[in-house]
Amino acid sequence: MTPQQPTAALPDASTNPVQAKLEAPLSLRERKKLKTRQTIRREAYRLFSEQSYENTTVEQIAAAAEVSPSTFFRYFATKEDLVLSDEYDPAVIAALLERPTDEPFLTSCREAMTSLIRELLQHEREELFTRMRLVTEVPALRAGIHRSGNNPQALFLTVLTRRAGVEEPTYDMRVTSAAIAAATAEALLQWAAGGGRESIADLIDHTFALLESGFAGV
Amino acid sequence: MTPQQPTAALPDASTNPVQAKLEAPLSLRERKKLKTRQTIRREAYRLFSEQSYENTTVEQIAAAAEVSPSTFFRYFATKEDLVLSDEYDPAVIAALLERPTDEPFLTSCREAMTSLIRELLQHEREELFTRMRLVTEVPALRAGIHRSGNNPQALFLTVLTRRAGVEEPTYDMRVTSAAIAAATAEALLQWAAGGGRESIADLIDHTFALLESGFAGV
DNA sequence: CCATCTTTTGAGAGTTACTGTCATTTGAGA
DNA sequence: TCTCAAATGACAGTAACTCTCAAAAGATGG
Repeated sequence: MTPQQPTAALPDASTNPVQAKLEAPLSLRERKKLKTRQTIRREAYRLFSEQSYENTTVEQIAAAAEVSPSTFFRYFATKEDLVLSDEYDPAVIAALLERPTDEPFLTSCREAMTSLIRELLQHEREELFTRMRLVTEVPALRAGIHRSGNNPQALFLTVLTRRAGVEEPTYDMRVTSAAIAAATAEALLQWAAGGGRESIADLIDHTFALLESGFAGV
Repeated sequence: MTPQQPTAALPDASTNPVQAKLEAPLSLRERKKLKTRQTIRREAYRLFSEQSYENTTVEQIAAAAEVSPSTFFRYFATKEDLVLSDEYDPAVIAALLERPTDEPFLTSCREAMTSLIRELLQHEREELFTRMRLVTEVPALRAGIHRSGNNPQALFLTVLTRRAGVEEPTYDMRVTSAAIAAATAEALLQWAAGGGRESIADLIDHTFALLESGFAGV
């Protein structure tokens, strides 16, 4: 179900930019941690596909990954985090901050998101798809999008605030972030619901066009 | 903390339209159920204000309301539901369906929400405020907005679908509902965060103006 | 290579939200 | 007053977390 083979636990660093950044001088300790984290995730997804998310206990996942339940919770704060947490926030923030400051924020988001996701799809298409499908199908996860360490609204809000060069976000910034986050999530869900056949870039373009138009036509 | 006195457990039906609708021919059984539900909520909020949400167990709430824990869960599916569930969905749907079909959906929502909330504030201001403050302050609740039986996105989506006279909602409808729900939630949170001093109608007007403009200026 | 320090891990006990079952109680209706 | 259906309580059980502490393993300096 996941792309990795058991014997190739670590994705190839030379072809994966996200991984590459984290790899430079990595101590043994840190390599092991990374590996443990990936093993836990991989085993979890395998069990999910065999028995469903709800019917898989943390204890089973820990056993399959050959760690103690204590250790599981050191790597993932909650069971939901297995699916909902990712490591893309820094990349998203960087991409957003590279856009010109005078550009409308919606445009910045559209451009940053489409190019990032396009790149991501080349290396982690299967995993992203599996995740998003889980999210669409498991109610608990669907609701949990908004929780989860990396809450997309908070992410957009961070960038908006920094771009404006202010300390505290304004109300308009909060509303904007909330709406964009909700719309983006919807785009990803739609992509997964459609079996990954639709172009996600087109989907995002379309979604942001809808936001820009003030929801014209609906 | 809550507006009701212990001796006036039931809000006055003659002045409260929402209550009035539910009151016409109410059997003893149904009256008791309503009363139990209100007692549980009232005692829960009292304990929350004394000990915080997290430090209050369902067992304590049940004891304070003089029901068994089993009964608690028959009235509220989860502890979160104590705060996040409400009974306004039918009223919101009705108000939305009364708007002209050719009106932009955003306009319909703005009008329906402002008038409904204005009315609601007259009778349940304190309770609404307490709730929204809890939601802003308790992370678990804040995330839970999107879960909870009455999910605002689903509500808007229902109306949109029915208005269009189709069976299945389109993607644009889903995005629109998601964005409106997120923005509306943000308005309510802002209202509570501001101590209830800002006019919530103004807040909602402002929020929808932002949506209509395609987030101009941010 | 060894000794020491720090980080990571596992074991285990405890809490709490929630589920399911079954017998008892209580209001509804004839 | 009798009968039926709905509501309740008691109880046992599950699983996701949390906390604490001692053992294991990597880092570091000699």
